[in-house]
Amino acid sequence: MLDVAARAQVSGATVSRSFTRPKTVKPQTRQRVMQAAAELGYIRDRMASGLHSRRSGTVGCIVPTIDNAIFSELIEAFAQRLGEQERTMLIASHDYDVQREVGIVRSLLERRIDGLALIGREHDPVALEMLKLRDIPVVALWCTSGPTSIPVIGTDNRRAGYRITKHLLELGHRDIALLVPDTKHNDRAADRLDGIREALGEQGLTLPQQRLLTCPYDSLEAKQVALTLLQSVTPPSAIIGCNDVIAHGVLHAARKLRIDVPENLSVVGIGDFKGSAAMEPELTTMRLPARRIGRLAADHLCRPHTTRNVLPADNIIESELILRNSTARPS
Amino acid sequence: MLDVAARAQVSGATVSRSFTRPKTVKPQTRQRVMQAAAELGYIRDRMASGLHSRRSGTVGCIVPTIDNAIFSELIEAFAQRLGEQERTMLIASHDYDVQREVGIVRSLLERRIDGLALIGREHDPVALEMLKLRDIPVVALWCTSGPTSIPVIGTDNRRAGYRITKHLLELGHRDIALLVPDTKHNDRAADRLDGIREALGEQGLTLPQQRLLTCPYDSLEAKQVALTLLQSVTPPSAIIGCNDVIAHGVLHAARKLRIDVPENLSVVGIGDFKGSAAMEPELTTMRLPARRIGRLAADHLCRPHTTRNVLPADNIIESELILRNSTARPS
DNA sequence: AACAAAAATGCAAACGTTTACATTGTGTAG
DNA sequence: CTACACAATGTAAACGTTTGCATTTTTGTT
Repeated sequence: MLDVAARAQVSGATVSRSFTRPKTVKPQTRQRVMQAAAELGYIRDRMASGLHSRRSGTVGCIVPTIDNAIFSELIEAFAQRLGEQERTMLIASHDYDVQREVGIVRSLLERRIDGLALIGREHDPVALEMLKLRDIPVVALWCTSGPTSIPVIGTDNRRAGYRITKHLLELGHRDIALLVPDTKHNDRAADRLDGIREALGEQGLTLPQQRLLTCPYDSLEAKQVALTLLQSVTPPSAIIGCNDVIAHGVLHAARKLRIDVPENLSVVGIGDFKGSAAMEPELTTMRLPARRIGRLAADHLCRPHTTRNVLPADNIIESELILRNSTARPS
Repeated sequence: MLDVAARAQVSGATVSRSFTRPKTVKPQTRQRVMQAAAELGYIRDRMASGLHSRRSGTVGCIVPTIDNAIFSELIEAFAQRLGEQERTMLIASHDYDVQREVGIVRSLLERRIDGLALIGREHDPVALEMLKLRDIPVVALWCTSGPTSIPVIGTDNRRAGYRITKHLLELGHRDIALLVPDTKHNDRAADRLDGIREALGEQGLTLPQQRLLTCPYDSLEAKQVALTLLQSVTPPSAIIGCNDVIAHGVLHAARKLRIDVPENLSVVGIGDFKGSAAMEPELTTMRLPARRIGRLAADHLCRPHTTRNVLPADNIIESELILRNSTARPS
């Protein structure tokens, strides 16, 4: 920086200001500084700048997994929006192992993240405490708010589950099976299940044990589970995959058994992931506002400290029923 | 840090050493330091430490896109392995727009990355120069080495293309169509295409214009392209998707047209992404060593500076032909 | 032309570590 | 018991910026 200062015949302070608060330096001077910087190939050192200014220009993001269609759209949108605001994303995944979360938070804190995005509302209290202590803004994504006081930007999973079930019920389905992951540490899945149960309940239906199948977010495993289910003596007339990846597996299973969808089986998912529209039959599903959530989260975490605690009014975004052709009246 | 030092009754230097080079401090003292650190909830500041030590503990990764099955496995493995070595990943994507690469590199350099992983061998020379100037180790992934002198950890795409084509030829296919993305800024796709052409050539076959279809890495668009192709008066007996996402689209198109795969059409992909094994029919494809590449790349970039320029002997990893049931002899 | 107010710049002290180098402690061989 | 090597610790000077405050320059007013 001092080299640049010398070449532009100004002090170091002016160089610094030219980058951090351009309007405080005379245009003509700034121009000279920029010129000198370009000539010397100067790249400012955010570590040094962060050391004094207390902001690293880096924002953390912890997701259960990167290697899965579920969060990739969200992550991409989040990262891109951060980039537009001169920030970069530090990402880490814990593979649904909540234990690892506190270690990850610690490691992110060492890097002095300016903010942190988390998936879901349930998190290790120790981690949350470390963040609060250092006054790092946190936002929980992809869910509605819960007991913890973390601000939330997401969608109502309960309602998504409710609406997709309603769709099936309105078509006349009465025997519906669910493929749902372990809801133990997954509030999103738990909410969806609640919503599904509610819709069922309104029709006086309950969910018998054998209609609630546990299945991880993996299309191959979903296919196996669906295969068994569909080959049982009394297969259901409709299947809800707790997310699209599961629904894809179900569709493949049906195809394998030569069961026509939607004629003899209706299948729905939740998420509207990339690829769901390409399926054959095309998957009817709930579209979740992944990109929107990612962008809003980035904007929120980049906001100046003062307005940090006021959430955008539209922090819970509606999901959308996408009717395609994997559902029909039961035969 | 000084608070910790005071509480442990040592100097700041000893606290620092307890973290950075534990063996240089007496176990008993170290124990005292760690205890004090724990009690105070001390988290060391990597920005400050990096300022003096010149290492940030952060490694960059630039991919064309995050939101796509293609690189997610690689990214996940890379990030995880970095985490095991006390490092974190700074990731950015440019959406196949090579223009943006230099800006991204610049932004990563500001964050003082200790190393950088890039996809493919072709990159903006300006960006490469900035990296070399600052002596940042770079590694090109997913490809074989090319004109630039960047070390490479990857797989032979040409050979992958060659072998999957060979498989089709050995089954007796002579009329093979290709769905390939724009190879302009995609050396991986270009290599695969070369390999495919080579295999074809060995059989005295050439690739007529109308058998080479351009198609982005998107299953929906691939489905459309395949739909047109399969409805033409002379559909091919086999289709190669330049990667699995494309092949998925082709499979869906075939299903839509009630064309039986593999009886009346063989379909293959390259990649063996998540989900390819779940397809119905299960997709025959080349398995690319994504996780292995990710791990090796992380290890390479974490290595001490001295050994930095010697690549692991096995830097080019063989892809593997995965025979499933989307291929058969032509009818 | 003189003066005040505002804008632009410079000075220098932080920011929280790391690491030569200096100093003190500890064990071992003569 | 001394001398010596080596291990453990302390001291203080970096590392490359930012920013409060002081100083200089510019602008606007009368």
